[in-house]
Amino acid sequence: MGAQRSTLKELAAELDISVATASRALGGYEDISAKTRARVAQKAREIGYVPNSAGRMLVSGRSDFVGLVVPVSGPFLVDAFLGEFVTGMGEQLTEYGVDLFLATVSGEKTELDVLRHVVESGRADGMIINRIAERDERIEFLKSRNFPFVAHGRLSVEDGTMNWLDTDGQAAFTKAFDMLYDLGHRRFGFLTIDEPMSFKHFREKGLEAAYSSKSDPSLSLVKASAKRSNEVALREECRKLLTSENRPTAVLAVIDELAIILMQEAERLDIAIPGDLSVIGFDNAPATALTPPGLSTFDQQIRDCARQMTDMLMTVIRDRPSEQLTRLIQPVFLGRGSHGPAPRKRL
Amino acid sequence: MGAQRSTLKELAAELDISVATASRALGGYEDISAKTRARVAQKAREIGYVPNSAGRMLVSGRSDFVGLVVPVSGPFLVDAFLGEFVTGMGEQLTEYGVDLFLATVSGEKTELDVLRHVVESGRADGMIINRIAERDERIEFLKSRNFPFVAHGRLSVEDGTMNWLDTDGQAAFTKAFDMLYDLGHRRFGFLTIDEPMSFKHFREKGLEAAYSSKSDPSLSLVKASAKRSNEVALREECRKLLTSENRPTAVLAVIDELAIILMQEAERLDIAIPGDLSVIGFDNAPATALTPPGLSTFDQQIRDCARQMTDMLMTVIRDRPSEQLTRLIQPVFLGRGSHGPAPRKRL
DNA sequence: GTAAAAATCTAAAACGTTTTAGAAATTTCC
DNA sequence: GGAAATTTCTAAAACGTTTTAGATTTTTAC
Repeated sequence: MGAQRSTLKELAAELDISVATASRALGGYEDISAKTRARVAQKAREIGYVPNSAGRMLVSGRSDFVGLVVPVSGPFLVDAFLGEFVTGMGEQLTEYGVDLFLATVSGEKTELDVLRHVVESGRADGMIINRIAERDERIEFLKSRNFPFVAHGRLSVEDGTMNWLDTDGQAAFTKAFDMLYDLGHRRFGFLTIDEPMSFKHFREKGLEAAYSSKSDPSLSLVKASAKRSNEVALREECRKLLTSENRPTAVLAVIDELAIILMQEAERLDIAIPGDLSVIGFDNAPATALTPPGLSTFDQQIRDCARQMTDMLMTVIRDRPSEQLTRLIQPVFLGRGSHGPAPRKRL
Repeated sequence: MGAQRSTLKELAAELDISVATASRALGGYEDISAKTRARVAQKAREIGYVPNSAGRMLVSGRSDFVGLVVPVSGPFLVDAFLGEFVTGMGEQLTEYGVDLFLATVSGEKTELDVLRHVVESGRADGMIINRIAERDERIEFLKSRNFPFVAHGRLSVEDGTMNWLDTDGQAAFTKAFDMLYDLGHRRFGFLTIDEPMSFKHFREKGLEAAYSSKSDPSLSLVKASAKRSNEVALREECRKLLTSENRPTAVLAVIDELAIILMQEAERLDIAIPGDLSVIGFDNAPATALTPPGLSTFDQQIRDCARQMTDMLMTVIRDRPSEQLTRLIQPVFLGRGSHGPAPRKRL
């Protein structure tokens, strides 16, 4: 290893005191005189003493790491928000003097294998999990182990026992629908994915709530969906939507990725955005600003969410609160160029 | 904490053997009979025994973590390749049974503070550092502590004592220049940053080597640069380049970011790409594919680099090789729409 | 059947820390 | 000046593992 690291024993020996005294002095305990505390602190600085984390961990039972399990990723797809997320977590974790254990899923391992490792190795005191599925085995597992965690996203059926932070996709989609309605749109499309992620549930719910609240006979809503992982099918669905009789003049996409594919297909079909078609997405993915004319979408405020989740997690770890912790974050609408007034004349 | 974790002592007690035997059995030592080894393994599985990592760490002196210090990031800028990089590292680390300690820089802390923490806490056995500067204090520090590390990038002046993996920007820029030359371009521009990063040195060197190798009197090369962090200045430089007398017909940008700004400014000035101007960048940043007509660039193969660096790092940690480890990776050219034949007539 | 060799197991120490229970030193009180 | 109270310090145990040096058991060789 590097230069020999100094130990508490050495530090104590230098000052001719016991290790217990040295330990308690550094711990700031009142039963060590202020003078001794100062001497110890001084000497510690002098010899560059840093407590060995293994020794500390062994006796305290804590690791002072928290885990983040990076969502499964195929050979090409990596979560676009990972950077933002870990930055937010990192920022907040420094406040607590806790480090980040980043566990990735790869090879033969399933996400649950990785989770199990983090929990069972004792190398983390708690963790954050992302991308909650409608029925999520990770949650069952963590609960069964009574392992502190906070979920980014909640279950479609709230069970009141899980700590979560979620973006209010429901409110956002209600808002988006109303906005488009006010712009004169009456024929709506909704583009979603087939995967059982819980967020799509809420977003659809928000849209439907807004839709049903209007009693307008001219109103229509058509849904299209495909597997997110199946780009061919997604494009096909988009084309179908865009070439259908009475095709929608406004489409809401459950995630930006779908909105962008729709915009690309619209361009191929010579459908002008926002002239002939308005599109609104969700996520503020990096590509949204760059795809002309710029996708109107909702920003998830990922970094801030990550910070808040970190606070929640540390509370769970340290205080073991008996009540459930939850937070609903309002996403911020970013009006770019992809939405506008409904086309005047019948297409 | 979660369910009480079982210890080696318990495991041994269950089988009525000593902890030493249990430990050595699980370690696969030959001086424990095959029969006993099997019994121990069986029982371990049965009671879900997982070695406590603190105990192990304390006695072995290893943490079985490696660190990655995430490059400094302002409030908006996060390394676009972080996701790819950690995915690659994670994939390879599972091969070694080692975990990833992700250390981020934030708040008051400097990058060196973070490095110091990772090294001195003993919470990592080695680390990878990114974005090497021309003179990099992190390297001095790690060397002075004799702490195992591999750098992503090398120093402009090779000193033969540091382990590194780098993308061969020099070869790439020579290749790019030659390609454009063969397409008829004679008036070249080079767009670079003022920050003292080592990669820009090599890329410029590659360009200059190619440039000087031609003895063509009509050849010209003009350079422009600004601080990467100063977008206003960057745009200004681009405009100057594009509106100069005898402006270049081909511009090489040291990083995609600059190329994209150039393309945006070109569009404003009604300079057609690739008709009037060819642009080639470097990095294959996410935005490159989306900025029409698509930026021709070099892909760094980040994930694969990360994997290779992980292998190198593990070698350094475990074998402490006396010779320097180095690897030069050839980036892959991605011809998209931003480059083409030189315009025929004088502009 | 016994001595030597080989195979198998184990007690104890070590890693570096924190905490507990109590010892030693100092101060206070009358 | 001595007992009591308070302040200050410390020895020892504990956390869970691996390794070392050696003990015990089994096998081999004659």
